[in-house]
Amino acid sequence: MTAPAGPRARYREQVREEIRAVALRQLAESGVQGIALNAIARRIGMSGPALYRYFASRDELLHHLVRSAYDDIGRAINAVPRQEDARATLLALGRAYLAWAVGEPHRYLLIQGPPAPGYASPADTVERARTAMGPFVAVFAEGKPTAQVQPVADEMRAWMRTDAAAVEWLRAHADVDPQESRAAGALAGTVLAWSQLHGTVSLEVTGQYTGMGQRASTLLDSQLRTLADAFLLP
Amino acid sequence: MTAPAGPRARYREQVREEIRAVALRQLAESGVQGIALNAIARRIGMSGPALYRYFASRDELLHHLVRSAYDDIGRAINAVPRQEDARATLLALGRAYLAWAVGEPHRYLLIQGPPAPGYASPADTVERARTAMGPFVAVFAEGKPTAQVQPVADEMRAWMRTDAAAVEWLRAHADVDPQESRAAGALAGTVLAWSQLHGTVSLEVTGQYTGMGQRASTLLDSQLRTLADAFLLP
DNA sequence: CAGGAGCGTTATAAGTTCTAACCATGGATG
DNA sequence: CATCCATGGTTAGAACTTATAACGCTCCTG
Repeated sequence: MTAPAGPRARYREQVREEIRAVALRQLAESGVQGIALNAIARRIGMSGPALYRYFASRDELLHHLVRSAYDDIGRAINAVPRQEDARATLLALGRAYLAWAVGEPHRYLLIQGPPAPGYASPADTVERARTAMGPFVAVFAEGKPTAQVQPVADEMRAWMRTDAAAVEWLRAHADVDPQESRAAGALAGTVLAWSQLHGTVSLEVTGQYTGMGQRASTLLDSQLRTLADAFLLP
Repeated sequence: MTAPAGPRARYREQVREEIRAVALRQLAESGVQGIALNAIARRIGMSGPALYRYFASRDELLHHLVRSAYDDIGRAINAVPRQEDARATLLALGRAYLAWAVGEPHRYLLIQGPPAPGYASPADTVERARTAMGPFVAVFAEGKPTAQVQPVADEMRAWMRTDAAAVEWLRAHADVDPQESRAAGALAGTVLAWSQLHGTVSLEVTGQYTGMGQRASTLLDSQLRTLADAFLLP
């Protein structure tokens, strides 16, 4: 899967990797702004247009960085071990999400919206985002939605009826019959959790909490706990 | 307040206004990318560097747009009439927030993070964001926090002790003694609501819900209702 | 061991923001 | 009222950006 053949292709992949690495360093140091082909090329030691042998355009390079960011945060989330009960697991997952974002704020910013000016999110990022959130589906499959969140669950049930991708998402992470109420609840909980996570983490990363002595982790814990209650998690 | 004096200043203000308007149109049509001084100038009918007579830099122009966006969404929120009870008011406020963002997605994106590549959010945006969220403070002042959200309220209490801005924020929108438990609760609820609003609205605006048949308003209602419960709102 | 694919180079085009130098108009002032 | 200079517009140009074109060298491949 990784190495097809030939020293040519091998070298090519090495250079691509180096470009990605340098781009990431530039991103960390100078923001998205810093991902300039000239700057990257200079830092690598070759001049300008050579990069176009490896990436068709700056946007394609950004696209790769976005994908890698999704993969990375997905890995971080999936690496969280199951706790004793679903509540604890939910908290652990949320903290892992937050920790990753705080650890690599620039990369989270790359994800969090339209990263670069004219950059249009490629379609596959949506899918990547969903697989990254997979473990949440498993957690919420262990509970049942209360009346409070029933409308959301209803929409998810409708979604499963009309879109095979929904069922696929569910089955990939939890072993439940799409007909059961737990099924719709699992998806509903995940979407709600995703939204809350994104909200607090995004405000944290963009520095909106600075000066108000508010720890994002406190907010997150509180939110996830109420969410756990809304889904009757053990 | 608006017109100081002189036809000179009058004309100047007109041109500045026209620039802002054209910039907004460009933003809507071509994204942040489209806010290029050349393009704007061309569209106005003057050539290039003339704009620098009116805005010191592109960043300053962006800064103005960000401020106006904050002011606008703040106006939209503050225009929401009080409903019969706090719960209903909270829902109405949330829907107003969502409606504004959906109506002007590009402008919301301008707010939602670091809009342009190297653009550093000016300090006053934080303050503007807070005043925009003011009505929420008033709403949550009508309830008391449950144990669920107590940790958040505790942090807010600590914040009020160390930062006069916190108390000022509270007093500007609700008539409560900072010592009361309702005080910390009001701020805690507002921050929680802000985080949730931003989360769902942001995911909606960036199109993450597309294809999953999920209406952001359903999510929002659900979240705000649970939040109302967590603060024992009538 | 040819031959050419792949890679790196420079030159160049078309953008961007922003500064500099210059000039005309017209409001403010003696 | 006549002057003056602040204000606002112009073009030129510098320092960037992304991206393409045309040109060789090298070294893998058949």
